[in-house]
Amino acid sequence: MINAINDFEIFYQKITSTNSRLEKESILNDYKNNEEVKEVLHFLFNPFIVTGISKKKLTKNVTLSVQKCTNLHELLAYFQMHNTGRDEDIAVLKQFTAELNEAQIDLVNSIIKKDLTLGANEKTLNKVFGADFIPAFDVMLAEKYMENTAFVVGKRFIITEKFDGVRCMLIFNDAGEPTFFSRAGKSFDDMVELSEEVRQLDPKMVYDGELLLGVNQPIDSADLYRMTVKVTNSDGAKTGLVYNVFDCLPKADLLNGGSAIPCEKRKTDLSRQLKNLKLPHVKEVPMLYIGNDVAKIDTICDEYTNMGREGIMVNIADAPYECKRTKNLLKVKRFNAADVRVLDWEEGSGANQGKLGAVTVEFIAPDNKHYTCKVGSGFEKEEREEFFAHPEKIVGHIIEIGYFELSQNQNDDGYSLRFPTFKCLRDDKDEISMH
DNA sequence: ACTATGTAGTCGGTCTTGTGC
DNA sequence: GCACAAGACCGACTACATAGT
Repeated sequence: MINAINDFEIFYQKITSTNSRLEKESILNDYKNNEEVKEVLHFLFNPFIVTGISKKKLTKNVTLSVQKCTNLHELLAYFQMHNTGRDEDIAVLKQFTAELNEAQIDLVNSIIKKDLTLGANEKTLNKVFGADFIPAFDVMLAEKYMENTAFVVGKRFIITEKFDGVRCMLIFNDAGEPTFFSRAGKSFDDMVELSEEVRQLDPKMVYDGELLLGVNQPIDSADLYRMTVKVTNSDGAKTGLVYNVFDCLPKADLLNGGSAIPCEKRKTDLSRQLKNLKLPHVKEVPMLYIGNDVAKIDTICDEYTNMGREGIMVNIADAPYECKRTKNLLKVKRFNAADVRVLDWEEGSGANQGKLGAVTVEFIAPDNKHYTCKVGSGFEKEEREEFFAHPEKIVGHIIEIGYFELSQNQNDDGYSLRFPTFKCLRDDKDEISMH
């Protein structure tokens, strides 16, 4: 029973003993034929395996059960069958680890929590063990325009609206049956109107776009996003969704990792096809501008931001479809800044253990009332260490933060902030404000 | 020697679902 | 019925090793 754990423990010590990525690859290569270690790695990094156990569940006191798993393999199998986080399942885990030493308990718990860090991930594992070791699903993602303005100069580009919805890729199987996939590769099922309508599309192509709830009257982009996620992330029949398609490419190309067909041709062909079909729930994301006048980027972005839209996308016209984050696709959104007061702080986890994780801040909303939210992104390592050692250097102080927009949830009429990030201390100020 | 790119690992809000009281 | 935890969706960000020039 202990053998597989010992084996994995030795592997874990080896892989975490170096920071070199090349060395990690070579260590993984040594384990190419070790099916027991590979089984654990597959369990850890396959996103389709969830266990229902994370941080808090493990702190629960449960009465131990009868022994259900006598080895690691059985334990992993158990949690693939029972993944809803019942007390009974916690008990099975605690029973299993009862006889292990402390280091092994931590290791097994981290495996079940799926938060073990190796400095190697799905990408490196697939590089060493083969592309289908961990199921991967990669779509084209955008870099930020503001950090790459020079990249666009002199190039022909296409501007489209950035939709604040849920990313969705449509793929037909060999029998011509459509499946809608999320950005993470999970399928959206029961797409009532859409799965019928898309049968009129070309099953040899895959379509890439954004799901948004269809609404009759204009609605605030943040509200529309929430309403959309409500539908896409719920079980059961999904109705009222509009598929806003911005790209398409041959399925064969996607399976090969991308398409050399230039963006402008892909979009033009797509536009022609959708205009002919006139499907009520499948719509083209229109091209707002084609050319090389970079001044258009700011003016069109402002125009759409002022209409309450999320922003715009800049597509390099002759660029291929790439299944990764790329400068050939750039997003332009306007962020806001605020001066807020730090009320409290908390320790981080993982690499941030013994460092600052996040601060709770107070901000002033348009109704002139004060609300709080947490800010945990944007700190440098040194800042996390400094503020952890000396919380008084940030608690009570004014900090400047960035945020995308005010947000509201369905349970109360308060406000929070979407995508809050730390910018800097503002000890020159003593008042909170939004600007 | 320097920059760009790729990979890994933190952090946020809001929603649904399953569990247990 | 309610509160809580986990797991989705949207991301934001920094750190570091290595590839590229």
